[in-house]
Amino acid sequence: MSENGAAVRNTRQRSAVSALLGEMEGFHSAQDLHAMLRQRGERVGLTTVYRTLQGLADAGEIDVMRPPGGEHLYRRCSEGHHHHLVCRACGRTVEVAGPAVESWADRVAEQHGYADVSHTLEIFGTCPACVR
Amino acid sequence: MSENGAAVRNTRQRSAVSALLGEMEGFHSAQDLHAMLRQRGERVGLTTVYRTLQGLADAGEIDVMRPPGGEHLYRRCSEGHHHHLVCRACGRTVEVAGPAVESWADRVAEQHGYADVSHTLEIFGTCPACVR
DNA sequence: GCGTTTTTGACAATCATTATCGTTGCCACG
DNA sequence: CGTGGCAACGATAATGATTGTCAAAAACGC
Repeated sequence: MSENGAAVRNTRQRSAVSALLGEMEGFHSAQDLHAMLRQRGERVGLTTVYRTLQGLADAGEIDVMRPPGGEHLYRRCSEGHHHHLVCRACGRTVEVAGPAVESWADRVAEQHGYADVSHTLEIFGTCPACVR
Repeated sequence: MSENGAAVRNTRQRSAVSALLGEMEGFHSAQDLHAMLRQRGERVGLTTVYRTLQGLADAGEIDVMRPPGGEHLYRRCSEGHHHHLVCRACGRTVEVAGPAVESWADRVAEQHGYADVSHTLEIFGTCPACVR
């Protein structure tokens, strides 16, 4: 029996995924990460990669982005809340913080009586290198 | 020869989809809309519904939202740029405008040299009726 | 070490969206 | 008014990422 159900175990696969994310720059899809782990010789199932990523996302350790195109992209981000400026062409990403936006969103939501507020914001553009 | 390549033809199906969206409140998935058209006796293919919605979205006549859950939701919105405050529980939606956010996003993007800027913003919360 | 419980992982299932491709109907021009 | 080109249509198949399943393996507490 026991009382708490939060028994998160420390497994080789979980470490591998987490470590890989630590070294990567930019966003990668679950399938990308799975392929990379395979190349390194890590034996990890695709299912596990998905589960691990979801777990990390729930724990707030990584960010998830759903670009128009279907695939979910994951990335280890600096902690705290922030948003992303993504290049349409090359995918280059810049983290941006917008305290003003945060408070604006909260304020608007509360004005309408909405509670437990969260939001998603992505900015898309063409980066300097790709403009030419 | 010719001047504009916008040879958009005026078809029964396009009108039907557009008209239906005009009467609907809130967001609906492509498959929803297709089912409703069928119920009305309109004979429209699912493929065409998707194509038409994409066309309308490109033309800026409707809004697309990609909620966590996979389905794309479409809605005829008041013209102009705005965002949505969506209830997690019941889906009730409020349109909100945030000029400050718009300009902030543009400014941030330009500071980083990004051109041709757009953005997506959704606010999620629990509406008053669902809080209890 | 031992038993319990979580986690893993191969595979199948799901399901929205997209591609295909022959057919249909709109539109413009003769 | 008739005709031809060309885009739109639509049924079906294909795609492809994500989720469910469940027996086997591994971790943790003792």
